[in-house]
Amino acid sequence: MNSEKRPSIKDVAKLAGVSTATVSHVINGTRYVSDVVTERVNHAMEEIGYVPNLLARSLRSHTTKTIGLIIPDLSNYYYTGVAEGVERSLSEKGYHIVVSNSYEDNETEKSIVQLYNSLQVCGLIMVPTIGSQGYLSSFVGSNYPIVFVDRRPSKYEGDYVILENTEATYEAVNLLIDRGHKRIALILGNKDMSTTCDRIEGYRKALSEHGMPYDPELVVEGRFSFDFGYETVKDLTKKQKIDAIFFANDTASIGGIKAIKELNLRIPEDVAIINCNGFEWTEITTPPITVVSQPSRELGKIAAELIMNRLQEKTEGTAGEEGYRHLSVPTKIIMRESC
Amino acid sequence: MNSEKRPSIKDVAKLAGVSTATVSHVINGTRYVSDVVTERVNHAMEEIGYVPNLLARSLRSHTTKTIGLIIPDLSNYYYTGVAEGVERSLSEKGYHIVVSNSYEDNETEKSIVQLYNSLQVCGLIMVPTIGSQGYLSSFVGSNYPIVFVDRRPSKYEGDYVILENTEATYEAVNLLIDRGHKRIALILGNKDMSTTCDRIEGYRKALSEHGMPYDPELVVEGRFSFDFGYETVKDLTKKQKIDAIFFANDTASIGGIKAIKELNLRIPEDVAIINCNGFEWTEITTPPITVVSQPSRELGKIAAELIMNRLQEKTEGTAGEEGYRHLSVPTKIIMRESC
DNA sequence: TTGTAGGCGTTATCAG
DNA sequence: CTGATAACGCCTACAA
Repeated sequence: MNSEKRPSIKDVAKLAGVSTATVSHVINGTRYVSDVVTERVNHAMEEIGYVPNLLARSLRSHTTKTIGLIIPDLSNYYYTGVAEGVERSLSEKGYHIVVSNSYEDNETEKSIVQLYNSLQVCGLIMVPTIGSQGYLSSFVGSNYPIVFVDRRPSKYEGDYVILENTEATYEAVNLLIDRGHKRIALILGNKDMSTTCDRIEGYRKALSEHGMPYDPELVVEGRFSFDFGYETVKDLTKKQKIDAIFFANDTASIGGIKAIKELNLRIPEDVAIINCNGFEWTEITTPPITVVSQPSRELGKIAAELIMNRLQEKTEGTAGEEGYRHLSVPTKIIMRESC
Repeated sequence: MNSEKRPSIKDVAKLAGVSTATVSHVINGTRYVSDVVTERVNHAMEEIGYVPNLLARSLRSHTTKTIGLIIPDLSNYYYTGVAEGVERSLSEKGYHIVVSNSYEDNETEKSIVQLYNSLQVCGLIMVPTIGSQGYLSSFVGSNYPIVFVDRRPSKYEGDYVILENTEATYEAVNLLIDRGHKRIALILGNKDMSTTCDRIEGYRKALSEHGMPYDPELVVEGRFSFDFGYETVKDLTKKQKIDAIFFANDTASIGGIKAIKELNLRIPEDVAIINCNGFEWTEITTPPITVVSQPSRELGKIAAELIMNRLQEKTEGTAGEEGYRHLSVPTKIIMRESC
C-alpha cells in the first residue's frame, strides 16, 4: 500500500542540495553543470527512483512527441500491418503513438480526432473512413500535420500514401486475360473507397486495351468480410458466367474460395483466382494462390516518415509548402497456381 | 498558416464574462451553474472552438485515463486480437490506450514501462516477454494496477488472464490418441513461455493416462515462425517417426504444412494435424484443419475489465486485496478433417 | 557555474 | 450561485 506520491523534480533538487533548474538542466543537458553536481543529481534521481513527468513537460514545452493513429479495423491483418509499420519507425524517433479504432465509422473517426486534439497530439496518421474528412479543416486546421494512409481522403486536401491499386489491378487483369479468361469478376470493398475506384479503373483499362466489353454485373462492390465473399461467389456462379475472380480483400477471398469448393469448381480450370494481400496461408491452399502482395508495413513506415518530415519542416520553418505530397507504393504479383 | 495558439479556458471565461472556475464547472458538471450562465459558456466554447487540454487536466487532477498496453508482436494476428479486445472495452469506458511493441525483448519491455511511467498511465496491460518481470516491483510498485495477458509473468506476482492451454492440449492430444495416433509431435514456442510449459503439461497428462511413453524428441520448442515450422517438420519426418502434429502457433503451422506437402505426405492419413488459432483460412485448406480456437479478443476484453475493477477498487478504497486474480479462458476444439 | 521565479492550462480550495 | 487564487511538475528567461 505504498501510496506516497511519485517523486518530483523538487524532491530530487532537495536531496541533491541544488535548485530545480539545475536538475532540469542535468536531465536535458541544456546547459553546463559541473561534474560534481551532475554526479550528485544523478545519484539523487537514482536513489528516489525519479521519472520525469511527461505531462508537465509537455504542458510547459508545448510538444508531446505523440502521434495519433486511426485504424478502421484492428481485426484486419492488413491494417494492423500498417499500424506496425508506423509504430516501428516512430518509436525509433522517440515518438509514441495513441491508437484508436474507427470501426469504419465516420462519426467515430470525428470524435477520435477531437480526443486527439485534447491529448495535444503533434501529428495524425489515419486511414480515412467512408464519408467526408472535411471537418478536419476546422477541427485541426494547421495545428499539426495529417497524413492519410491506404485511402485518399474525401473533401479534404492533404498528404497521403497509398498503394498503386490501379496499376496492380491492371496487371492482374492483364495476366488473366493473357491466360484466356474472358469473364473476369471483381469482388471489391465499399464503392466509396478510393481503393475500390482505383481498382475498377485498372480493370476497365485492361479490358478496353484488349477490346473486351465492361460488364457491370461482374463488378461487385460490398464489404471486406467472409460472408460477403461467400455469398457473392455463390451468386455470380449461379448465373454461370465467370471464369476468373479478382479478390480485393483476403477475408472475402476466403469466403469466396469456400463457396468455390462447395460448388465443386476447380481452381484454376473452372475459375482462376487472384487475391490481394499475400499472407502466408496463400502458399498452402490447394492450389496455392496467386497474389498481389500489398506491403502494408511499408505503407505505415512511409506514412511515419512523411509525418516526421512535415514536423521537421514546421520546426525548421523550411517552406515545404510546395503542395501536398501524394506517394504511392508499388505492389508485386506473386505467381502461383491459382491462375 | 494560422499559428495562433489554441484557445484556453481563460479565453472562454473572458468571452463569456465569467471566471475560469465557472467554465471548468460547466465543462465537468461539478457544481451548480445557472442556466443562463451555462448557456453563455457553452456558446463561448462553441464560438472559439475550445477543446480542453487533457495534459493540463491530468497534471492537475492526477489521472490520465490512459492505459498502457505492451504487445510482443504487432504482426501477429493473435496478439493484435488481444489489442483489439482491450481497445474495444476500454474506449467504451472513456479510457484510451497507448500501445507499444516489445518485439519479445525483455529490455525493450522494461524501457516501455519507464516510458509509460513518464506518461503517467493509470494502468498497464501486458503480454510479458521471456525473462523476468521482477523489475516491476521497483518500477511500478503499487502506483497503478498491472494485468498480464496470455502468459504468466516471471518472478513477479500479479493478476493475469490466460488461456486454458493445459486443458486445450490435453483434449487435443486425447483426440489424436483416440484416433489411433501413437507418435504425436508438439511444435511449440519458446521453452520459457508459460504457454509452452502448460502445453507440455497437458500433453504429458494425456499420454500418461493412456499409458503411452513420453518421448522428448517429439516435443520441439522454438519460435513462432514460418521457417521454424517448416524446418522442424522436415526434421521430424526425416526420422520417420511421427503420425500426428500439434502446432502451438499458426504461422509455424503454415510452414509445417508447406513441408508436409513438399514431402508428399497425406493429411490426415500419414500425419494428422491440429492447430492453435482458428483463423478463417483453416477452413479452406485441403483438408480443412482441426483447430483449437483461441479467443484472443475475449482475452483482451477480460484483461480490460479486470484492470477497470482494480482501478475502481482503488478509488473506492474497496479492499480487493484478497490476493491476485488469476483467470483462465476456455478454448474450444473445432473438428475438421485434418485429424 | 548556479539559483529565482513566472507561467503552461487546468482543477480545487477557499471565500463571498 | 459565483470568483479569486494556489497548486500540479516542469522549463526557461533573467539574475547573480
